[in-house]
Amino acid sequence: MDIDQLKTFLLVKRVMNYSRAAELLNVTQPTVTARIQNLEKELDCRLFHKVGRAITLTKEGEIFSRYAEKILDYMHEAKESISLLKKPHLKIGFAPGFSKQLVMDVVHLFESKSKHDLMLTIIEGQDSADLTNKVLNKDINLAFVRTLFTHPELSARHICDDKLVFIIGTGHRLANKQKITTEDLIGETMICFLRHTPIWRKVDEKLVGIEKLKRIEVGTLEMLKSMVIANWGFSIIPSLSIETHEKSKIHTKEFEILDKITNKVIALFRNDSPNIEYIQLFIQTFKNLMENVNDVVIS
DNA sequence: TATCGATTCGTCTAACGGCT
DNA sequence: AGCCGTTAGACGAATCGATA
Repeated sequence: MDIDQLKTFLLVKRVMNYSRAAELLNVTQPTVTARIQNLEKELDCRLFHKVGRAITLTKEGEIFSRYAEKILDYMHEAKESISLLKKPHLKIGFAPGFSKQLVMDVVHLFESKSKHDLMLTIIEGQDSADLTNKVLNKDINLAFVRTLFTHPELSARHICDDKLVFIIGTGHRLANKQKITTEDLIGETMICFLRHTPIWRKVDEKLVGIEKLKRIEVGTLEMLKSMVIANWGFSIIPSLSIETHEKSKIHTKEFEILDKITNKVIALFRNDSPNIEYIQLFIQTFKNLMENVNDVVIS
């Protein structure tokens, strides 16, 4: 059984005419006959009924056609996968909390360093656990996460520390305070995102005991920042998640409890990952970029 | 490992038979 | 008679196995 036979069978099924199928396949009609006969021999059944000049599909032919289509689909998929191997493809996932500008900057820098014709796919994962699974399942080659879930098949590299920052809108009553204390937050509203993650649990632990602290949980970081900008309340987010254009609308404040919470950026990839040289180059590019960003912040 | 002959497979043309 | 599918025989390319 070969691909030509399957294609011929499906084409005959479509046009219900051997001669027409031969014409479309650019072979002679006996060739079509031979291909169908060989298939019938292989399957030990008739695929077409002949009623006078007309042909109809048998029950066996109907069943087989479903498998023939699947086989051709798989073949197509396999060819695509192999062609992607020839043209290297790097799929990278970022955990929520990296500004779009930062992602674009690192991609831009990487592309300028990468000499080869490389296809890049960038996705945003739900959280670090989701991205770790995606790396394990080979859905992506590289992930930038904030929580490390160790696994014998995975390698991790520390990229940088991404400080958590207290943020507030410019019109909020706390906007003019230089330092924030837990007493300042009595009766305030905190906008939260991804409260199930270990980082947020650590933040919540530090805020236990604050009276009348209200919490609003939102589904996206964009929503969170919009609400902060609209002075709905304060929030605590990784500093790398703030876009450059948002910095005029969002005040960041010193909040001592945040100094005790470490928030790392970690690169995660499979030990047996193909394109390992591109993965390492991307990691190094990200590290270099972060060193420069930190320089700017320190100065 | 390279070469050569035998075998197999796929396709072709031409001829044939069945059906409308 | 014309259309359509099947069969027979021929040919070339690919494959296999033996040998140097």
